[in-house]
Amino acid sequence: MKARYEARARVIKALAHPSRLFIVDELSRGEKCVCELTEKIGSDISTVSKHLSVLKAAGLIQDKKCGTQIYYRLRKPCIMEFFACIELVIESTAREQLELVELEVSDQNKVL
Amino acid sequence: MKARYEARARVIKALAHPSRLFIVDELSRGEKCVCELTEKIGSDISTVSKHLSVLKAAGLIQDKKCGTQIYYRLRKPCIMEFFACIELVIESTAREQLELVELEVSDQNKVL
DNA sequence: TGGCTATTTGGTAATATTGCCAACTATAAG
DNA sequence: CTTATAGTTGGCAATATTACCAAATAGCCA
Repeated sequence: MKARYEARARVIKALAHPSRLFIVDELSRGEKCVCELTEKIGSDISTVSKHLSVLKAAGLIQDKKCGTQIYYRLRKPCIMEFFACIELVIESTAREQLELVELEVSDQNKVL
Repeated sequence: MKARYEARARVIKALAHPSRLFIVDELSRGEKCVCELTEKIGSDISTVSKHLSVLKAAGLIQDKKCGTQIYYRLRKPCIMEFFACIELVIESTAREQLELVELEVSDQNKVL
């Protein structure tokens, strides 16, 4: 049973980086080569290449050689549905924090 | 735009650990206190407490004090749907690896 | 109050991740 | 063959994560 959580963690860890999330988002709209992604991300090409290899090792993307270029694409587009839930978490957390701040302010007003 | 990917990465990073995935799975079946989770996980209670604080900071879980115990629960159960897709990625990757190995074996048989 | 249980926090050593540079491989074109 | 382009790999320093122990905090009960 523990092995299952480790396997899941490996895949999720591969997603847990802003550049890699950007890559996944880009690939969800069609395949792209390393140079295209590198230009959009703005990091060194070797950095982008390593991010791609992390995603590939996790089974999230696959590549296809085309002459001198290598095109990557998403292997399971269902990943994208997940981001809607992540956004929900982010939004509701932000809303809650706001309420906490507002509560503090109104408490302070009572004291004054 | 970059900030959005960073925010997503923070939440996903909070999920990217076997023990924390286990915790999320447990909490999906109802709230649990730290001691219950600690017993199931088998790590030091301080370790479990820190995992819980990571999940809480990410907005994934929330706590409720009940006497001397603290009960945690999932804030957005939609997270669970995501794991089905992760399992799909894991399974299809495993299947692909198997095919690769089988291919290698049959190639070797041709050579012999 | 003092002790008991549940939990968090601080400190720290081991380990993992990240990003860049430089060097390397592979393919295409002249 | 030489050069240029696309991409990967090795190495390394900076940074982050992890897990444990020890100490602190909080609520309950005698």
